[in-house]
Amino acid sequence: MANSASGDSMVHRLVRVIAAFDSEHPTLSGAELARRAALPSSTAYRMVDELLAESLLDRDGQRLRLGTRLWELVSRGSKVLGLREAALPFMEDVQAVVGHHTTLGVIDQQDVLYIERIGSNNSTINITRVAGRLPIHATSTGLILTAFGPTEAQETFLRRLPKLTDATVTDPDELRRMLAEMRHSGYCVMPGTIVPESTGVAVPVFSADGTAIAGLSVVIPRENGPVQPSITALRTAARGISRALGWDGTLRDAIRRSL
Amino acid sequence: MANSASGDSMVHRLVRVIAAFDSEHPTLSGAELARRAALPSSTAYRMVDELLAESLLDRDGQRLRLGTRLWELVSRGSKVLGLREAALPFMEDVQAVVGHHTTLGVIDQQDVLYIERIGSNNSTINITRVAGRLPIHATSTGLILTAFGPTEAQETFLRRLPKLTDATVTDPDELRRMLAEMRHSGYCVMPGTIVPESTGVAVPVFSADGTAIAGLSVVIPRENGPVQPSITALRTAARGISRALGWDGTLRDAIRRSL
DNA sequence: TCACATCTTCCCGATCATCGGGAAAAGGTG
DNA sequence: CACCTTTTCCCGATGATCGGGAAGATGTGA
Repeated sequence: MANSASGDSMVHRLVRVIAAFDSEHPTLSGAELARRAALPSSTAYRMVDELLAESLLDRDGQRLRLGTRLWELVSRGSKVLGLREAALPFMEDVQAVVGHHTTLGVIDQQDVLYIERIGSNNSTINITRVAGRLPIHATSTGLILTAFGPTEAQETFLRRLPKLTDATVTDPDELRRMLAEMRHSGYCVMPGTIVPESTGVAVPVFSADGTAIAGLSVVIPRENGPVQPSITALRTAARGISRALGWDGTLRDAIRRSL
Repeated sequence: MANSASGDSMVHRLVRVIAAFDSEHPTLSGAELARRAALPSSTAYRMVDELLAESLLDRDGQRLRLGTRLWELVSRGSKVLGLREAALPFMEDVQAVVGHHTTLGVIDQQDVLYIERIGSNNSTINITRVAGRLPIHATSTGLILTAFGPTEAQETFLRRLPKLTDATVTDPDELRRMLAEMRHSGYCVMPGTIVPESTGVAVPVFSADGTAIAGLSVVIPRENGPVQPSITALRTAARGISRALGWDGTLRDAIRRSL
C-alpha cells in the first residue's frame, strides 16, 4: 500500500512539495502544504521533518518556506547563475539605451523560461517575469532560439505548430522561410502576439561552444518608430555577453551550426 | 541492507546529488556524480533516471547538469527572487554613486549568504560571490543583521564568538556595545577582516513585517577617504528597497524590535 | 468558559519501492 | 585485440516509507 495508486516516486512527491510554494504562496502551513501537494497529512508532515533536517525547508514559527539553502545549492550548480551574471551589465546597457524592458530567456521543454528581466518602471506592458514561462511560438526569444538551435528542434517545432490555435503564422513552409531569414539577419522582430500594443525584438546569445544558449530581447511599444536602434543595441550587448561566456566565433559560424 | 550504514535518508542522498554540481563542476558524467555524491554507481544511475524523469536534471549527451526546471521551481518559491528584484534597481543606484561593489546578503545558519552583487569591473578586491557564503562575524553585513536581528540570535552569536580565532574583537561586552552602537547609528563600518585593503559598510533592509531581512553593503578601498557618502547612499537605497517590500516603519521601530 | 473545528504530532504494522552486488553490454584507448 | 572505464540491466532481500488513526495542541465563536 505504501504507494497508494499512481506511479509517484519519492522524487515526484518532492517536486510536488517544492512546487507547492510559489510567489503567491511563499509560505505554507503543514496542512496547506499537504493539500497543495495532494499528500496525506501524516505523509506530508513526515516529509516536512526530513526536509527541515536538510534545511531544504525553513520553518518560521508555524509557517514553512523554501529554504535559502535550497536556493543556494541550486544556484551554485545551475547554469542560470553564470548566464545571469555575465548578462546583467550588458542588459543594463540595453535598458539604458532603449529604455524598455530587457529580458533574458532560455528554452526549456517547449517554453521560453525567462531568467532575468530589468527595466520594470515606465516601460510598456510586459507579462514576462523572472522564472516565468511563455510558449516558444509566442515570443521573439523563442523564435530566434529555434532559428539558431539544432535542426531537429526546428523540425519538432514546425511539426507541433499546426496544433497551436493562436499562432500568427501556421504554415510550416512560411515559417521555415522566416527562420532562415532570422538566421541570416541575426534577429527576430515580432509584433505582439501576446500584448497587441507591443513588439518583441530578440537576438541570440552564444556560449563558449557556439550553441545559442539564450535569447536577449526588448519589448517596445508598437508605435515606437523604427526598431533598428533596438536591434543594434541588442546585437552589441549579445556579442558582449557571448564574449564574456567565452565565445569567439562569428554569426556565420553560428548559422552553419544550425543548418 | 537497503540503507547501508549511516542515517542517510532519501532526501539527504538527494542533497548530495544536487550539491555534487557546483560552479567548478557544472556538468558531470554518471560515474563522476556517483563518486562526488558517494553513492554506489548502480544507485546513482537509478537516481539519475528518476531525476531526469522529473526534469530536475538535464542530460546533454552523456553529461548531466542541474535542470533549469529545478532552478525555476526553487526561484518561484524562494524569497530570494523577490528580494533580488526589489533590490536590484536600488543597488544600481548605489553602485553608480559609490562606484564599488554593492552586495545584498541574508543570514543563513551561521553565515552570510550573498544573493546579489553588482559592480564587478574596476572595484576593489571582493571575494563575495552570488550564492557564496562568509562567516557572520567576518562581514559588515553579518554584523548589522545581527544587531537588528532577534535578541536570542545576538546572544547565540556572542556565545559562539570566543571560539573563533580570527575575530577582530572577541570580548563579548565590547561587542555588545558595538551592536548597540550599530542599532543606534543604523550602519556598520568594518575595516577589512577578510581583505586588509578594503572596508565593508552595511545597512539593514527591512521586510514588510519589520524584520531585518537582508543587509545591503559596499566594499570600498580603505584609503578612500570618508565613508559618509557610502553610508548615505546605502541608507537611501535600503529605505527604497524596504519600501518596495512594503515596509513603512522607522528606524526607531526597528531598534525596538531587536531589544 | 465550553464546545467544536482544525492543525499538528506521534505511533505502528504492512508493504513494496529501494538498495546495491554483480554481470554484461557499450565505449574508449593504446 | 586486450584492457579499462562507463553505463545499463537484473534481481532477491530488506527495512524505510506509507498512511490510517488516535491523541494532543491550538484557535474560534458563542
